[in-house]
Amino acid sequence: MAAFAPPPGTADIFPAEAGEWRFLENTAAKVFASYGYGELRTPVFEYTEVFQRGLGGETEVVQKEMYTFEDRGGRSLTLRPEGTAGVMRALTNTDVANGSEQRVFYYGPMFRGERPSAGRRRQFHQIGVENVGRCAALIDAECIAMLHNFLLAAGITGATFTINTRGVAADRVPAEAFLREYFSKHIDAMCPDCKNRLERNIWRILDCKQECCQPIIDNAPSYIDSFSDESKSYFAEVKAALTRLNVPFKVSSRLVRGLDYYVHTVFEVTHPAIGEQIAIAGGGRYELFLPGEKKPIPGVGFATGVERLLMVRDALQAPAVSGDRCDCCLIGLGAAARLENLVLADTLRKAGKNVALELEDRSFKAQMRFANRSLAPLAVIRGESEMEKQIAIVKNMADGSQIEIPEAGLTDYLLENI
RNA sequence: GUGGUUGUGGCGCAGUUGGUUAGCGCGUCUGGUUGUGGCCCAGAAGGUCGCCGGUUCAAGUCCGGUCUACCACCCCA
Repeated sequence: MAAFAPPPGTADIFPAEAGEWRFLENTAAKVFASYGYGELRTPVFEYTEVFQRGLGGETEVVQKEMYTFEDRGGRSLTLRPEGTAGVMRALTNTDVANGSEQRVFYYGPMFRGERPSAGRRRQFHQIGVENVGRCAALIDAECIAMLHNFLLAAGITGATFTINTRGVAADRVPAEAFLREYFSKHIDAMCPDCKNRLERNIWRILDCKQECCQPIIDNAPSYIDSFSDESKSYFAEVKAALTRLNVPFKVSSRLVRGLDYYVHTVFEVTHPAIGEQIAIAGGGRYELFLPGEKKPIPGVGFATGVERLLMVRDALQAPAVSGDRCDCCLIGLGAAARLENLVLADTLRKAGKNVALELEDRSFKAQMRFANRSLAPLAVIRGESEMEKQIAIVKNMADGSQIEIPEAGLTDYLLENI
């Protein structure tokens, strides 16, 4: 049993559950299409440098969570830990660098060598979008509104949207100095992680969850005041547009996010049903460096965690997605009847009907049980005597009534009645 | 990666201070109805008690290790 379990942090998704997954994919594709987004499928592995340069060598993800290996040609490849870098790599093959706009979404597995826990897998799945090639506050707002609409369409109500601005790269140098000056004065009272962050990545202090650090962070002066006027008005425009679009949001200067490529707008979505520490979606505006490109490429996008969305749907007791129901179940006694049933099933299936039938030699009772479990409204019964008389019995499984149908008209009868 | 909890047929569980053939419910299969499902009844199949080692006359029960899963942290979707 243990020997046949999937590797740590991975899971088999069985049919009963996979219907929910498909529902989310289909919903996403439909909503995103209404905003002009088309699907882009990229490889699940890329050259390692795509992520190293794209995400920034300092990020935790790049430093210790990537599944990196060497292929037979000695190339260093990495299983994608997120979707944006690969999408951007693919889009460099378009004229996006010349200012054309690309709107794409993607869906698929991502890989991170983390310790599994609630809502965290080593292979997990994201549905994400990227709007690439343009930089405008209204695009950011549209993107966030699209996420909002997707969640509603996916049956997820009551999500909390938190937004913030990271300014532009030039804003961050003075802001970092500003923060460093403040936190250095209080660092003795802060947690060991924050002592580290003071040197390594001062922004991460802002989302520290340790008790002892809270009052100090809360009282920190607003670094956003030190941002350029341009950054501040960009952010103001995003907020105004979201308000007009009726997307409820709150602003938190403590939202910084972990990937280095973000600029301007960043956002995260959580849901009270599963707790604030698990983000169901996150994203923002970015400038991404890619191998072979001199200039960073601008874009805005987000990713949602499928497993996490399902956790929320579960917690909300969202109505189950109806599976593909069986239209008709064929019951056959004897080799000749079974073969005829297989042929009939083939015809019905080509006509788009869902048909269940037992092809092994099993007892009548067993086949009736099977028909019952299949939830098919109709059962077609053929045994030796029916074969001889060239008829079939069609049984209504709900009330138990049954009628005889001549074999010649059976297919038409079924096509009309199921 | 660090910490806590965990592990018994497909699923959910019981198993008393170590004691002899490891049980129960659900599910599956077969039969009760030589060809009529759901309800009921009877029977059957299915387990090296996660794995390795140790203590003991004796280990599912105790000890050590290991792996897995769950949860928290780091971080992120």
